Amino acid sequence: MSRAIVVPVIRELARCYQAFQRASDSHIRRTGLTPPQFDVVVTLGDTPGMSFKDLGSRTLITKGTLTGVVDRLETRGLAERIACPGDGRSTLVRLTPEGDRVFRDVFEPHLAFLAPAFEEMPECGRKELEKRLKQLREALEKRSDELGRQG
Amino acid sequence: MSRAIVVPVIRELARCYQAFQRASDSHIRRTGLTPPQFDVVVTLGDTPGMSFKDLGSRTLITKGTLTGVVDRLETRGLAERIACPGDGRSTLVRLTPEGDRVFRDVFEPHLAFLAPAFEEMPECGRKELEKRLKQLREALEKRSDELGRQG
DNA sequence: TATTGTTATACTCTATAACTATA
DNA sequence: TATAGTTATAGAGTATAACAATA
Repeated sequence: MSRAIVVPVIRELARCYQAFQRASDSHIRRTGLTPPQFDVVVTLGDTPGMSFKDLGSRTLITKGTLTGVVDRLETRGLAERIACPGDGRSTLVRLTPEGDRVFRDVFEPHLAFLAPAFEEMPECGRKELEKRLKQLREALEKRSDELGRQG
Repeated sequence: MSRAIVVPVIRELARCYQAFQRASDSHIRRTGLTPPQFDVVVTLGDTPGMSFKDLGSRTLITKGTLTGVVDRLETRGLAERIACPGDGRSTLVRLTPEGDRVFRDVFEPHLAFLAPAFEEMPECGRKELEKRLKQLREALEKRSDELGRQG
């Protein structure tokens, strides 16, 4: 009976992630960005930029959608496309100085807002949580691979 | 410096939830349902039905959107609206027998598919993860409340 | 007056597949 | 032939706000 094994953890995982989303949403919206756009800005933050392919695999946004999301960020002057020196097929995306400013203005205060929630847990608890989440993630990724192999 | 406290756990939480989503998605799509529709079906499963208000707060789907999602489930014959006996303003939503069949046909196999990932972790690890996730969620919910109180 | 759900609008995201250009 | 990204299309979700019916 897999139900008793899977459901309690999944429920808490989903509810915890929902709570994180809910606590984050209003902060995110102050930037005028949608959640996918914010996701891209945070993923590009503190990097020299990356290809659409890499950006897509990190954000789980498929390529067709990513074109539109990056278009809108480019329209707002927050991101820019650069030709990839090594491969003419590939395009790099990076934050503009204005995009970097938004990243810094929003991300750190956002973390500071969330911090009290994390400080309620002792450091060893956070380490434990981090370790277990990583363990579960790796196991889940193996399941996805398994599915891919079977069709 | 809140960054060192918040980022590692948030990153693992987000990546773990992404991995869960990715492993779930293809199973979900076999039903022909979108993720929000599946969310509603799972939330209604094994219940006698609930109001739009309750359904919305559990799924984090806002009321205007929920009307449309339930409309589509109703069109497919998976859910139905019932007038609330006690309160004329309220409408209850519940699964039809066909909706219940979809819930049973999809949900249990879905759990069985995910189970091996959870079984890699010892039971005490799952309990620990569950406990820590709940602890973090409750702390995050307090942050949201705090935000609501401040505007 | 406050609450529940619907409607209307405009925008964004999404899946899918055909397409261009490079490799 | 395969890969990276764009374009096109149709459908779905989203925020927001105005609305009707009921409490």
